[in-house]
Amino acid sequence: MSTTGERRQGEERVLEGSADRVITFVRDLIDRGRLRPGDRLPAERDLASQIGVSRPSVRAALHALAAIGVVRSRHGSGTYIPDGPPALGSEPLSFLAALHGFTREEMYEARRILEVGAAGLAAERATPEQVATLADEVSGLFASLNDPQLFLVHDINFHRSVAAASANPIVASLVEMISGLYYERRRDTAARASDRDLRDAADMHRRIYQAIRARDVNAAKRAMEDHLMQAREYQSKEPADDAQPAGAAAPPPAARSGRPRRRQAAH
Amino acid sequence: MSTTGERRQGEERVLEGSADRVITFVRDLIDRGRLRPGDRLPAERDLASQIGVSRPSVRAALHALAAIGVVRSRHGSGTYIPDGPPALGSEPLSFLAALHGFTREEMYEARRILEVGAAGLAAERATPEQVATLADEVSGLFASLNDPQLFLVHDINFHRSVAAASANPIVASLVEMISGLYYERRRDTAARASDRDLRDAADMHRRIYQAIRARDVNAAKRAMEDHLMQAREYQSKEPADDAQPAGAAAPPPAARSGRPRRRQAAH
DNA sequence: GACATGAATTGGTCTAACCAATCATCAGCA
DNA sequence: TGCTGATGATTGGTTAGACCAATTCATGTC
Repeated sequence: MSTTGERRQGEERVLEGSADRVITFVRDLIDRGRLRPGDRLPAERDLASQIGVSRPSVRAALHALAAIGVVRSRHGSGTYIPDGPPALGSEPLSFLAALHGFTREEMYEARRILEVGAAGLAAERATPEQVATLADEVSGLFASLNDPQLFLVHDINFHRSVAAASANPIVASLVEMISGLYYERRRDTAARASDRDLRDAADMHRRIYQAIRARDVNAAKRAMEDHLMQAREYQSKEPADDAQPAGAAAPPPAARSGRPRRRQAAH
Repeated sequence: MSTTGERRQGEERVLEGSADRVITFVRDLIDRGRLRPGDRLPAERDLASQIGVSRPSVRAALHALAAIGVVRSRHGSGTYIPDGPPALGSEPLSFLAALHGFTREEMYEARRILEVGAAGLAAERATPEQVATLADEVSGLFASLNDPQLFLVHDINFHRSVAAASANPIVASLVEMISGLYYERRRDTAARASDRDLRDAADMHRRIYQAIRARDVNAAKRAMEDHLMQAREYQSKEPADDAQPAGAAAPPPAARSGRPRRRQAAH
Protein backbone atom coordinates (compact mmCIF):
# COMPACT_ATOMS: atom_id res chain seq x y z
CA MET A 1 0.00 0.00 0.00
CA SER A 2 2.70 2.51 0.79
CA THR A 3 5.51 0.86 -1.07
CA THR A 4 5.87 3.74 -3.45
CA GLY A 5 5.89 6.22 -0.60
CA GLU A 6 3.33 8.88 -1.36
CA ARG A 7 3.19 10.76 1.92
CA ARG A 8 2.74 14.14 0.34
CA GLN A 9 -1.01 14.37 0.88
CA GLY A 10 -0.88 15.71 4.42
CA GLU A 11 -4.45 14.67 5.03
CA GLU A 12 -3.13 12.16 7.51
CA ARG A 13 -0.50 13.99 9.49
CA VAL A 14 2.46 11.91 10.52
CA LEU A 15 3.11 12.84 14.11
CA GLU A 16 6.26 10.82 14.53
CA GLY A 17 9.66 11.01 12.99
CA SER A 18 10.93 8.19 10.86
CA ALA A 19 13.09 6.71 13.55
CA ASP A 20 10.25 6.82 16.04
CA ARG A 21 7.99 5.04 13.61
CA VAL A 22 10.51 2.23 13.40
CA ILE A 23 10.70 1.98 17.15
CA THR A 24 6.92 1.99 17.44
CA PHE A 25 6.78 -0.71 14.79
CA VAL A 26 9.20 -2.94 16.66
CA ARG A 27 7.47 -2.27 19.94
CA ASP A 28 4.25 -3.30 18.35
CA LEU A 29 5.73 -6.56 17.14
CA ILE A 30 6.85 -7.20 20.70
CA ASP A 31 3.51 -6.31 22.24
CA ARG A 32 1.71 -8.55 19.76
CA GLY A 33 3.99 -11.40 20.71
CA ARG A 34 5.45 -11.65 17.22
CA LEU A 35 8.91 -10.89 18.55
CA ARG A 36 10.33 -12.64 21.56
CA PRO A 37 13.72 -13.06 23.21
CA GLY A 38 16.00 -14.95 20.86
CA ASP A 39 14.08 -14.02 17.74
CA ARG A 40 15.57 -12.28 14.74
CA LEU A 41 14.16 -9.03 13.44
CA PRO A 42 13.38 -8.55 9.77
CA ALA A 43 16.36 -7.38 7.75
CA GLU A 44 16.99 -3.67 7.77
CA ARG A 45 16.04 -3.38 4.12
CA ASP A 46 12.79 -5.20 4.75
CA LEU A 47 11.96 -3.04 7.75
CA ALA A 48 12.68 0.05 5.70
CA SER A 49 10.36 -0.94 2.88
CA GLN A 50 7.66 -2.30 5.19
CA ILE A 51 7.52 0.83 7.31
CA GLY A 52 8.16 3.17 4.44
CA VAL A 53 11.28 4.91 5.69
CA SER A 54 14.84 4.97 4.49
CA ARG A 55 17.44 2.53 5.67
CA PRO A 56 19.54 5.09 7.52
CA SER A 57 16.47 5.92 9.56
CA VAL A 58 15.96 2.26 10.33
CA ARG A 59 19.58 2.05 11.34
CA ALA A 60 19.29 5.04 13.65
CA ALA A 61 16.28 3.46 15.33
CA LEU A 62 18.01 0.12 15.63
CA HIS A 63 21.00 1.81 17.23
CA ALA A 64 18.64 3.40 19.72
CA LEU A 65 17.09 0.05 20.54
CA ALA A 66 20.51 -1.52 20.80
CA ALA A 67 21.55 1.23 23.22
CA ILE A 68 18.82 0.28 25.66
CA GLY A 69 19.54 -3.39 25.21
CA VAL A 70 16.39 -4.34 23.35
CA VAL A 71 18.18 -5.63 20.28
CA ARG A 72 21.66 -6.68 19.33
CA SER A 73 23.02 -6.67 15.80
CA ARG A 74 25.45 -9.16 14.39
CA HIS A 75 27.19 -8.27 11.18
CA GLY A 76 26.23 -10.55 8.33
CA SER A 77 23.72 -12.45 10.40
CA GLY A 78 20.92 -10.20 11.52
CA THR A 79 19.49 -8.20 14.38
CA TYR A 80 18.27 -10.18 17.34
CA ILE A 81 16.39 -9.77 20.57
CA PRO A 82 18.80 -10.93 23.25
CA ASP A 83 18.00 -14.21 24.84
CA GLY A 84 18.49 -15.10 28.45
CA PRO A 85 17.40 -13.30 31.60
CA PRO A 86 16.24 -9.71 31.29
CA ALA A 87 19.07 -7.25 31.69
CA LEU A 88 19.48 -3.50 31.83
CA GLY A 89 22.73 -2.10 30.54
CA SER A 90 24.80 -0.07 32.96
CA GLU A 91 25.84 2.48 30.33
CA PRO A 92 22.99 4.84 31.12
CA LEU A 93 24.02 4.89 34.76
CA SER A 94 27.63 5.20 33.79
CA PHE A 95 26.91 8.28 31.69
CA LEU A 96 24.79 9.75 34.43
CA ALA A 97 27.61 9.17 36.89
CA ALA A 98 30.10 10.88 34.62
CA LEU A 99 27.72 13.74 33.99
CA HIS A 100 26.61 14.38 37.53
CA GLY A 101 29.57 13.14 39.50
CA PHE A 102 28.02 10.39 41.51
CA THR A 103 30.08 9.55 44.55
CA ARG A 104 31.16 6.22 45.87
CA GLU A 105 29.04 6.80 48.93
CA GLU A 106 25.96 7.27 46.86
CA MET A 107 26.67 4.14 44.92
CA TYR A 108 27.07 2.07 48.05
CA GLU A 109 23.89 3.48 49.40
CA ALA A 110 21.96 2.49 46.30
CA ARG A 111 23.52 -0.92 46.37
CA ARG A 112 22.67 -1.29 50.02
CA ILE A 113 19.01 -0.53 49.49
CA LEU A 114 18.66 -2.82 46.50
CA GLU A 115 20.77 -5.69 47.66
CA VAL A 116 19.45 -5.79 51.19
CA GLY A 117 16.02 -6.12 49.66
CA ALA A 118 17.23 -8.74 47.23
CA ALA A 119 18.84 -10.72 50.04
CA GLY A 120 15.57 -10.69 51.91
CA LEU A 121 13.69 -12.05 48.94
CA ALA A 122 16.40 -14.60 48.26
CA ALA A 123 16.09 -15.92 51.80
CA GLU A 124 12.41 -16.48 51.15
CA ARG A 125 12.66 -18.03 47.73
CA ALA A 126 16.10 -19.32 46.78
CA THR A 127 15.96 -22.74 45.13
CA PRO A 128 18.36 -25.49 46.21
CA GLU A 129 20.34 -24.96 43.01
CA GLN A 130 20.66 -21.27 43.73
CA VAL A 131 21.77 -21.95 47.27
CA ALA A 132 24.38 -24.32 45.88
CA THR A 133 25.59 -21.64 43.49
CA LEU A 134 25.99 -19.27 46.40
CA ALA A 135 28.00 -21.88 48.24
CA ASP A 136 30.26 -22.28 45.24
CA GLU A 137 30.92 -18.58 45.04
CA VAL A 138 31.70 -18.40 48.74
CA SER A 139 34.29 -21.10 48.41
CA GLY A 140 35.60 -19.31 45.35
CA LEU A 141 36.08 -16.24 47.50
CA PHE A 142 38.04 -18.11 50.13
CA ALA A 143 40.10 -19.76 47.42
CA SER A 144 41.14 -16.47 45.87
CA LEU A 145 42.17 -14.49 48.93
CA ASN A 146 45.57 -13.92 47.39
CA ASP A 147 44.29 -12.87 43.99
CA PRO A 148 42.31 -9.63 44.34
CA GLN A 149 41.18 -9.59 40.70
CA LEU A 150 39.79 -13.10 40.88
CA PHE A 151 38.33 -12.33 44.27
CA LEU A 152 36.46 -9.45 42.71
CA VAL A 153 34.99 -11.75 40.07
CA HIS A 154 33.64 -14.12 42.72
CA ASP A 155 32.41 -11.13 44.69
CA ILE A 156 30.44 -9.86 41.73
CA ASN A 157 29.13 -13.32 40.95
CA PHE A 158 27.96 -13.84 44.50
CA HIS A 159 25.97 -10.64 44.48
CA ARG A 160 24.63 -11.42 41.05
CA SER A 161 23.51 -14.82 42.28
CA VAL A 162 21.75 -13.36 45.28
CA ALA A 163 19.92 -11.02 42.96
CA ALA A 164 18.93 -13.91 40.72
CA ALA A 165 17.72 -15.87 43.73
CA SER A 166 15.35 -13.05 44.59
CA ALA A 167 13.16 -14.43 41.80
CA ASN A 168 12.23 -10.90 40.85
CA PRO A 169 13.60 -10.03 37.42
CA ILE A 170 13.15 -6.30 37.97
CA VAL A 171 15.15 -6.29 41.16
CA ALA A 172 17.72 -8.56 39.57
CA SER A 173 18.06 -6.23 36.58
CA LEU A 174 18.54 -3.22 38.81
CA VAL A 175 21.16 -4.97 40.89
CA GLU A 176 22.96 -6.01 37.72
CA MET A 177 22.93 -2.46 36.50
CA ILE A 178 24.47 -1.08 39.67
CA SER A 179 26.89 -3.96 39.94
CA GLY A 180 28.07 -3.25 36.42
CA LEU A 181 28.86 0.30 37.37
CA TYR A 182 30.56 -0.86 40.53
CA TYR A 183 32.68 -3.39 38.70
CA GLU A 184 33.65 -0.80 36.13
CA ARG A 185 35.06 1.41 38.87
CA ARG A 186 36.30 -1.29 41.15
CA ARG A 187 38.55 -3.32 38.90
CA ASP A 188 41.02 -0.45 38.78
CA THR A 189 41.36 -0.27 42.55
CA ALA A 190 40.76 -3.86 43.58
CA ALA A 191 44.48 -4.59 43.86
CA ARG A 192 44.79 -2.13 46.71
CA ALA A 193 42.62 -4.12 49.08
CA SER A 194 44.49 -5.61 52.01
CA ASP A 195 44.58 -9.32 52.78
CA ARG A 196 42.75 -8.78 55.99
CA ASP A 197 39.94 -6.92 54.24
CA LEU A 198 39.48 -9.73 51.76
CA ARG A 199 39.35 -12.23 54.58
CA ASP A 200 36.69 -10.21 56.36
CA ALA A 201 34.72 -9.77 53.16
CA ALA A 202 34.76 -13.49 52.49
CA ASP A 203 33.46 -14.11 56.01
CA MET A 204 30.67 -11.67 55.44
CA HIS A 205 29.64 -13.36 52.25
CA ARG A 206 29.59 -16.64 54.06
CA ARG A 207 27.31 -15.18 56.68
CA ILE A 208 24.92 -13.95 54.00
CA TYR A 209 24.93 -17.34 52.35
CA GLN A 210 24.19 -19.14 55.59
CA ALA A 211 21.30 -16.86 56.39
CA ILE A 212 19.78 -17.42 52.96
CA ARG A 213 20.24 -21.15 53.24
CA ALA A 214 18.56 -21.04 56.66
CA ARG A 215 15.69 -19.03 55.13
CA ASP A 216 16.20 -16.37 57.76
CA VAL A 217 15.00 -13.21 56.05
CA ASN A 218 16.03 -10.74 58.72
CA ALA A 219 19.43 -12.30 59.22
CA ALA A 220 20.05 -12.22 55.48
CA LYS A 221 19.12 -8.58 55.25
CA ARG A 222 21.21 -7.66 58.25
CA ALA A 223 24.19 -9.62 56.98
CA MET A 224 24.00 -7.95 53.58
CA GLU A 225 23.65 -4.58 55.21
CA ASP A 226 26.65 -5.16 57.45
CA HIS A 227 28.68 -6.44 54.53
CA LEU A 228 28.05 -3.40 52.38
CA MET A 229 28.65 -1.03 55.25
CA GLN A 230 31.94 -2.72 55.96
CA ALA A 231 32.96 -2.76 52.31
CA ARG A 232 32.24 0.92 52.10
CA GLU A 233 34.42 1.54 55.14
CA TYR A 234 37.29 -0.48 53.80
CA GLN A 235 37.27 1.12 50.41
CA SER A 236 37.07 4.60 51.79
CA LYS A 237 40.38 3.82 53.52
CA GLU A 238 42.02 2.76 50.29
CA PRO A 239 43.76 5.57 48.45
CA ALA A 240 41.26 7.22 46.17
CA ASP A 241 42.09 6.98 42.50
CA ASP A 242 40.08 10.03 41.76
CA ALA A 243 38.75 13.11 43.47
CA GLN A 244 35.50 11.45 44.42
CA PRO A 245 34.14 13.12 47.52
CA ALA A 246 33.13 10.74 50.22
CA GLY A 247 30.12 12.42 51.74
CA ALA A 248 26.66 12.16 50.26
CA ALA A 249 26.04 15.83 50.88
CA ALA A 250 29.64 16.84 50.25
CA PRO A 251 30.46 19.57 47.75
CA PRO A 252 31.04 18.51 44.16
CA PRO A 253 34.54 18.10 42.76
CA ALA A 254 36.70 21.13 42.15
CA ALA A 255 36.10 21.39 38.43
CA ARG A 256 32.43 21.61 39.15
CA SER A 257 32.22 24.27 41.80
CA GLY A 258 31.49 27.86 41.09
CA ARG A 259 29.90 27.15 37.78
CA PRO A 260 27.03 29.52 37.16
CA ARG A 261 24.83 26.75 35.88
CA ARG A 262 23.89 28.23 32.57
CA ARG A 263 20.50 27.10 31.43
CA GLN A 264 19.06 26.89 27.99
CA ALA A 265 16.55 29.62 27.33
CA ALA A 266 13.81 28.06 25.29
CA HIS A 267 13.35 24.50 26.35
CA MET B 1 43.07 17.61 7.23
CA SER B 2 40.78 14.72 6.49
CA THR B 3 38.17 16.65 4.60
CA THR B 4 38.81 14.66 1.47
CA GLY B 5 38.52 11.43 3.36
CA GLU B 6 41.56 9.29 2.65
CA ARG B 7 41.09 6.41 5.06
CA ARG B 8 42.40 3.80 2.67
CA GLN B 9 45.76 3.39 4.34
CA GLY B 10 44.77 0.76 6.88
CA GLU B 11 48.05 1.15 8.69
CA GLU B 12 46.13 2.18 11.78
CA ARG B 13 43.42 -0.38 12.25
CA VAL B 14 40.15 1.01 13.45
CA LEU B 15 38.86 -1.33 16.11
CA GLU B 16 35.51 0.35 16.59
CA GLY B 17 32.60 0.93 14.32
CA SER B 18 31.80 4.43 13.24
CA ALA B 19 28.89 4.85 15.58
CA ASP B 20 30.93 3.58 18.50
CA ARG B 21 33.67 6.04 17.73
CA VAL B 22 31.14 8.84 17.95
CA ILE B 23 29.87 7.60 21.28
CA THR B 24 33.40 7.25 22.59
CA PHE B 25 34.13 10.77 21.41
CA VAL B 26 31.15 12.20 23.24
CA ARG B 27 31.90 10.17 26.33
CA ASP B 28 35.39 11.55 26.27
CA LEU B 29 34.11 15.10 26.08
CA ILE B 30 31.99 14.36 29.12
CA ASP B 31 34.82 12.74 31.06
CA ARG B 32 37.10 15.68 30.31
CA GLY B 33 34.46 18.04 31.61
CA ARG B 34 34.04 19.74 28.26
CA LEU B 35 30.41 18.71 28.14
CA ARG B 36 28.08 19.21 31.06
CA PRO B 37 24.35 19.15 31.68
CA GLY B 38 22.73 21.95 29.74
CA ASP B 39 25.50 22.21 27.19
CA ARG B 40 25.02 21.90 23.48
CA LEU B 41 26.94 19.36 21.46
CA PRO B 42 28.75 20.34 18.28
CA ALA B 43 26.55 20.27 15.20
CA GLU B 44 26.16 16.89 13.57
CA ARG B 45 28.12 18.01 10.56
CA ASP B 46 30.94 19.23 12.75
CA LEU B 47 31.03 16.00 14.73
CA ALA B 48 31.10 14.05 11.50
CA SER B 49 34.07 15.93 10.12
CA GLN B 50 35.93 16.08 13.44
CA ILE B 51 35.63 12.36 14.04
CA GLY B 52 35.97 11.41 10.41
CA VAL B 53 32.72 9.55 9.94
CA SER B 54 29.65 10.20 7.88
CA ARG B 55 26.67 12.10 9.13
CA PRO B 56 24.30 9.13 9.09
CA SER B 57 26.72 7.38 11.43
CA VAL B 58 26.76 10.38 13.73
CA ARG B 59 23.00 10.38 13.66
CA ALA B 60 22.83 6.71 14.56
CA ALA B 61 25.13 7.30 17.50
CA LEU B 62 23.17 10.34 18.62
CA HIS B 63 19.99 8.33 18.47
CA ALA B 64 21.63 5.75 20.68
CA LEU B 65 22.68 8.39 23.18
CA ALA B 66 19.24 9.92 23.06
CA ALA B 67 17.73 6.51 23.76
CA ILE B 68 19.60 6.24 27.05
CA GLY B 69 18.81 9.82 27.93
CA VAL B 70 22.30 11.23 27.58
CA VAL B 71 21.36 13.76 24.92
CA ARG B 72 18.23 15.31 23.53
CA SER B 73 17.94 16.79 20.06
CA ARG B 74 15.85 19.78 19.13
CA HIS B 75 15.15 20.33 15.49
CA GLY B 76 16.71 23.50 14.20
CA SER B 77 18.42 24.26 17.46
CA GLY B 78 20.93 21.59 18.30
CA THR B 79 21.62 18.54 20.41
CA TYR B 80 21.83 19.11 24.14
CA ILE B 81 22.74 17.35 27.32
CA PRO B 82 19.60 17.49 29.42
CA ASP B 83 19.74 19.84 32.32
CA GLY B 84 18.17 19.27 35.70
CA PRO B 85 18.41 16.30 38.03
CA PRO B 86 19.85 13.06 36.65
CA ALA B 87 17.19 10.83 35.19
CA LEU B 88 16.99 7.35 33.71
CA GLY B 89 14.34 6.79 31.09
CA SER B 90 11.80 4.09 31.80
CA GLU B 91 11.70 2.85 28.21
CA PRO B 92 14.34 0.18 28.79
CA LEU B 93 12.31 -1.22 31.67
CA SER B 94 9.15 -0.89 29.63
CA PHE B 95 10.63 -2.94 26.81
CA LEU B 96 11.95 -5.51 29.24
CA ALA B 97 8.52 -5.75 30.80
CA ALA B 98 6.89 -6.28 27.42
CA LEU B 99 9.51 -8.81 26.43
CA HIS B 100 9.59 -10.85 29.61
CA GLY B 101 6.11 -10.30 30.95
CA PHE B 102 6.87 -8.62 34.24
CA THR B 103 3.96 -8.90 36.62
CA ARG B 104 2.34 -6.27 38.73
CA GLU B 105 3.48 -8.13 41.82
CA GLU B 106 7.07 -7.95 40.73
CA MET B 107 6.77 -4.28 40.05
CA TYR B 108 5.35 -3.55 43.45
CA GLU B 109 8.07 -5.58 45.04
CA ALA B 110 10.76 -3.58 43.28
CA ARG B 111 9.05 -0.36 44.20
CA ARG B 112 8.77 -1.49 47.77
CA ILE B 113 12.45 -2.20 48.10
CA LEU B 114 13.53 1.03 46.49
CA GLU B 115 11.00 3.36 48.00
CA VAL B 116 11.22 2.00 51.51
CA GLY B 117 14.91 2.68 51.33
CA ALA B 118 14.33 6.11 49.86
CA ALA B 119 11.85 6.94 52.60
CA GLY B 120 14.42 6.00 55.20
CA LEU B 121 17.00 8.27 53.67
CA ALA B 122 14.46 11.04 53.28
CA ALA B 123 13.64 10.86 56.97
CA GLU B 124 17.30 11.42 57.70
CA ARG B 125 17.97 14.20 55.26
CA ALA B 126 14.91 15.95 53.91
CA THR B 127 15.32 19.71 53.85
CA PRO B 128 12.53 21.98 55.14
CA GLU B 129 11.64 22.86 51.56
CA GLN B 130 11.35 19.21 50.66
CA VAL B 131 9.20 18.55 53.70
CA ALA B 132 6.99 21.41 52.62
CA THR B 133 6.70 19.95 49.13
CA LEU B 134 5.59 16.66 50.64
CA ALA B 135 2.98 18.49 52.69
CA ASP B 136 1.69 20.16 49.54
CA GLU B 137 1.34 16.88 47.74
CA VAL B 138 -0.49 15.33 50.65
CA SER B 139 -3.03 18.12 50.64
CA GLY B 140 -3.24 17.72 46.89
CA LEU B 141 -4.16 14.09 47.44
CA PHE B 142 -6.92 14.93 49.89
CA ALA B 143 -8.17 17.63 47.56
CA SER B 144 -8.52 15.28 44.62
CA LEU B 145 -10.28 12.33 46.20
CA ASN B 146 -13.03 12.62 43.64
CA ASP B 147 -10.73 12.89 40.64
CA PRO B 148 -8.75 9.65 40.25
CA GLN B 149 -6.61 10.96 37.42
CA LEU B 150 -5.56 14.04 39.35
CA PHE B 151 -5.11 11.90 42.45
CA LEU B 152 -2.70 9.75 40.51
CA VAL B 153 -0.68 12.79 39.55
CA HIS B 154 -0.29 13.84 43.17
CA ASP B 155 0.46 10.26 44.08
CA ILE B 156 3.29 10.11 41.60
CA ASN B 157 4.57 13.52 42.65
CA PHE B 158 4.60 12.54 46.29
CA HIS B 159 6.70 9.48 45.64
CA ARG B 160 8.94 11.45 43.33
CA SER B 161 9.44 14.02 46.06
CA VAL B 162 10.31 11.41 48.63
CA ALA B 163 12.90 10.04 46.23
CA ALA B 164 14.32 13.49 45.69
CA ALA B 165 14.47 14.06 49.43
CA SER B 166 16.65 10.98 49.77
CA ALA B 167 19.48 13.19 48.55
CA ASN B 168 20.83 10.25 46.61
CA PRO B 169 20.59 10.86 42.87
CA ILE B 170 21.08 7.19 42.02
CA VAL B 171 18.24 6.06 44.22
CA ALA B 172 16.11 8.92 42.95
CA SER B 173 16.81 7.96 39.34
CA LEU B 174 15.88 4.36 39.97
CA VAL B 175 12.67 5.32 41.71
CA GLU B 176 11.81 7.61 38.81
CA MET B 177 12.44 4.82 36.37
CA ILE B 178 10.11 2.42 38.14
CA SER B 179 7.55 5.11 38.78
CA GLY B 180 7.50 5.91 35.09
CA LEU B 181 6.67 2.31 34.30
CA TYR B 182 4.06 2.29 37.03
CA TYR B 183 2.43 5.46 35.77
CA GLU B 184 2.40 4.12 32.24
CA ARG B 185 0.39 1.14 33.36
CA ARG B 186 -1.64 2.81 36.02
CA ARG B 187 -3.22 5.71 34.18
CA ASP B 188 -5.39 3.29 32.23
CA THR B 189 -6.81 1.68 35.32
CA ALA B 190 -6.75 4.54 37.82
CA ALA B 191 -10.40 5.37 37.25
CA ARG B 192 -11.42 2.02 38.69
CA ALA B 193 -10.16 2.77 42.17
CA SER B 194 -12.88 3.13 44.75
CA ASP B 195 -13.42 6.24 46.86
CA ARG B 196 -12.57 4.36 49.98
CA ASP B 197 -9.28 3.15 48.55
CA LEU B 198 -8.27 6.66 47.61
CA ARG B 199 -9.13 7.88 51.08
CA ASP B 200 -6.99 5.16 52.64
CA ALA B 201 -4.14 5.87 50.27
CA ALA B 202 -4.22 9.55 51.13
CA ASP B 203 -4.06 8.68 54.81
CA MET B 204 -1.07 6.47 54.20
CA HIS B 205 0.74 9.20 52.38
CA ARG B 206 0.06 11.52 55.23
CA ARG B 207 1.55 9.02 57.63
CA ILE B 208 4.68 8.77 55.53
CA TYR B 209 4.96 12.52 55.38
CA GLN B 210 4.60 12.88 59.12
CA ALA B 211 7.27 10.30 59.80
CA ILE B 212 9.69 12.04 57.48
CA ARG B 213 8.93 15.39 59.03
CA ALA B 214 9.54 13.88 62.46
CA ARG B 215 12.84 12.42 61.20
CA ASP B 216 11.74 8.99 62.31
CA VAL B 217 13.57 6.67 59.95
CA ASN B 218 11.95 3.43 61.02
CA ALA B 219 8.48 4.87 61.07
CA ALA B 220 8.99 6.30 57.59
CA LYS B 221 10.15 2.96 56.25
CA ARG B 222 7.33 1.11 57.90
CA ALA B 223 4.75 3.60 56.65
CA MET B 224 6.04 3.35 53.09
CA GLU B 225 6.08 -0.41 53.31
CA ASP B 226 2.53 -0.54 54.60
CA HIS B 227 1.40 1.88 51.96
CA LEU B 228 2.80 -0.12 49.08
CA MET B 229 1.53 -3.38 50.49
CA GLN B 230 -1.92 -1.89 50.80
CA ALA B 231 -1.82 -0.37 47.34
CA ARG B 232 -0.87 -3.73 45.93
CA GLU B 233 -3.80 -5.34 47.69
CA TYR B 234 -6.25 -2.77 46.46
CA GLN B 235 -5.14 -2.92 42.89
CA SER B 236 -5.17 -6.68 42.77
CA LYS B 237 -8.86 -6.41 43.61
CA GLU B 238 -9.53 -4.06 40.74
CA PRO B 239 -10.51 -5.77 37.49
CA ALA B 240 -7.37 -6.53 35.55
CA ASP B 241 -7.12 -4.75 32.22
CA ASP B 242 -4.78 -7.38 30.90
CA ALA B 243 -3.86 -10.95 31.54
CA GLN B 244 -1.08 -10.05 33.95
CA PRO B 245 -0.68 -12.93 36.36
CA ALA B 246 -0.59 -11.92 39.98
CA GLY B 247 1.95 -14.33 41.39
CA ALA B 248 5.67 -13.90 41.05
CA ALA B 249 6.11 -17.51 40.04
CA ALA B 250 2.86 -17.70 38.13
CA PRO B 251 2.79 -19.10 34.59
CA PRO B 252 3.22 -16.61 31.77
CA PRO B 253 0.23 -15.28 29.82
CA ALA B 254 -1.59 -17.48 27.36
CA ALA B 255 0.15 -16.26 24.23
CA ARG B 256 3.40 -17.26 25.81
CA SER B 257 2.75 -20.77 27.00
CA GLY B 258 3.76 -23.84 25.12
CA ARG B 259 6.43 -22.12 23.13
CA PRO B 260 9.43 -24.40 22.65
CA ARG B 261 11.85 -21.60 23.35
CA ARG B 262 13.89 -21.72 20.16
CA ARG B 263 17.39 -20.52 20.73
CA GLN B 264 19.81 -19.02 18.31
CA ALA B 265 22.52 -21.49 17.43
CA ALA B 266 25.75 -19.56 17.15
CA HIS B 267 25.71 -16.72 19.61
C1' DG C 1 31.13 -38.12 4.02
C1' DA C 2 34.28 -34.13 4.90
C1' DC C 3 35.75 -30.05 3.36
C1' DA C 4 36.69 -26.10 0.33
C1' DT C 5 34.31 -22.63 -2.61
C1' DG C 6 31.46 -19.11 -4.01
C1' DA C 7 26.99 -16.87 -4.29
C1' DA C 8 23.26 -14.85 -1.58
C1' DT C 9 21.99 -12.55 2.53
C1' DT C 10 22.60 -9.08 5.91
C1' DG C 11 24.63 -5.52 8.73
C1' DG C 12 28.03 -1.36 8.26
C1' DT C 13 29.28 2.79 5.97
C1' DC C 14 29.55 6.56 2.80
C1' DT C 15 28.33 10.56 -0.45
C1' DA C 16 25.32 14.06 -1.78
C1' DA C 17 21.48 16.17 -1.63
C1' DC C 18 17.07 18.33 0.02
C1' DC C 19 13.42 19.37 3.62
C1' DA C 20 12.03 21.64 8.01
C1' DA C 21 12.44 23.92 12.41
C1' DT C 22 14.89 27.44 14.78
C1' DC C 23 17.34 31.57 15.66
C1' DA C 24 19.84 35.81 15.08
C1' DT C 25 19.96 39.73 12.48
C1' DC C 26 18.33 43.83 10.67
C1' DA C 27 15.28 46.75 8.07
C1' DG C 28 10.99 49.07 8.56
C1' DC C 29 7.43 51.05 11.07
C1' DA C 30 4.96 53.18 14.97
C1' DT D 1 13.34 54.99 20.71
C1' DG D 2 11.42 50.67 20.71
C1' DC D 3 8.91 47.10 18.80
C1' DT D 4 7.66 44.05 14.91
C1' DG D 5 8.24 41.29 11.12
C1' DA D 6 10.88 39.51 7.26
C1' DT D 7 14.91 36.87 5.96
C1' DG D 8 18.85 34.15 5.60
C1' DA D 9 22.13 31.21 8.12
C1' DT D 10 22.36 27.31 11.12
C1' DT D 11 21.01 22.87 12.51
C1' DG D 12 18.47 18.60 12.98
C1' DG D 13 15.45 15.21 9.94
C1' DT D 14 15.21 12.36 5.98
C1' DT D 15 16.11 10.26 1.65
C1' DA D 16 18.44 7.76 -2.23
C1' DG D 17 21.72 4.79 -4.08
C1' DA D 18 25.81 2.69 -3.89
C1' DC D 19 29.56 -0.15 -2.07
C1' DC D 20 32.14 -2.82 1.65
C1' DA D 21 32.40 -6.69 5.03
C1' DA D 22 30.90 -10.51 7.82
C1' DT D 23 28.05 -14.47 7.83
C1' DT D 24 25.54 -18.22 6.08
C1' DC D 25 24.48 -21.92 3.30
C1' DA D 26 24.08 -24.58 -0.79
C1' DT D 27 27.08 -26.50 -4.08
C1' DG D 28 30.54 -29.27 -5.81
C1' DT D 29 34.91 -31.55 -5.43
C1' DC D 30 38.08 -34.71 -3.33
